Amino acid sequence: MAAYTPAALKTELNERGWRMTPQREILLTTFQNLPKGEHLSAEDLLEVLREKGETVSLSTIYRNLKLLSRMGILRELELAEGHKRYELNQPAPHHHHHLICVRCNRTIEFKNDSVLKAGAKTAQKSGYHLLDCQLTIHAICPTCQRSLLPV
Amino acid sequence: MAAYTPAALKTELNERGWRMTPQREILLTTFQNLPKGEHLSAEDLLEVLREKGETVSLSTIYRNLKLLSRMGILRELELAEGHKRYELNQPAPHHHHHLICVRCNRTIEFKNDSVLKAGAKTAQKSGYHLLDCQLTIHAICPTCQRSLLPV
DNA sequence: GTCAGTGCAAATAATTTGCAAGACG
DNA sequence: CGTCTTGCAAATTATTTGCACTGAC
Repeated sequence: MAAYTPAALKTELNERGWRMTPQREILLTTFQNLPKGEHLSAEDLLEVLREKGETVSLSTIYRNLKLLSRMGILRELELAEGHKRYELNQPAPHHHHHLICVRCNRTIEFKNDSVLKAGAKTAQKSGYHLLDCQLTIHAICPTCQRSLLPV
Repeated sequence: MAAYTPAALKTELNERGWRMTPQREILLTTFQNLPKGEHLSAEDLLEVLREKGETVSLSTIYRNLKLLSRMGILRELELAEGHKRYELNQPAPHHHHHLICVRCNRTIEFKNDSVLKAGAKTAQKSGYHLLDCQLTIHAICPTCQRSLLPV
């Protein structure tokens, strides 16, 4: 869970026998320049890149979102039903969790260091190498509780 | 997060304008009779039911897995990449979290009451009605760390 | 009796894959 | 220079939906 420069990414890729490519650098910097609290789906990313005048094919986006997540650089979130989203996996002071309304998908980010520590400790105790640790709370927000619609 | 009898499920369904059906009861009891630590996908469930000689159509399974999750009776987990699985949402002493190896998908369940409490408190503080609270840790297991395969 | 719920088959959405061409180390 | 990576188009997979029929309340 550390911040990455393109050079650091290249080093880490090379160590594992992969290559640095312009597409991978674009993805990394795009996530780094994202406003705090924003997370993108594969399609969103395609759109954002198009607006910036860059093009990376959708397959390449999918391939690299998965790769970067498995390296621990991105984290994969399922905030809205059936829509996977990604964000930078940030180190301790910025690390956060999500509280999601299952009806309207309104999402609140919150921090909790003790949860993060509990996660790190659990992974370590079993000899696992930690990549990401996320507490996801599914709930119904005050507004949706008041609505008359069932579920 | 409470244990349900078919009668209690019926009551809760009726309160919200839904109906009890044999299919819904079958799903509930199937999850209740599941060996501890097992979680099923929609397809798995179809298979399990077929073995028991019961039939519920796949669409009905999908519809009700979602309904029961949104009622807080089941919890939806993404343990293996791209495969949603479901298990009974159990009350406090049995409530647990998951540590998952992103390479081989080996999953360890663990308990942590303070995480559960932190989740409940967070939901309450924002006026959300809690349905489920899950800490998911993505990591690489000892065996996969030793393997030579990159990522 | 009415309307929610079901099963079927067809539709949709997200993601993956095969392959030829291009580019990184 | 070998082979990892890309882009494209086609394939696959999971999940959803329309509709006529059935059954719960």
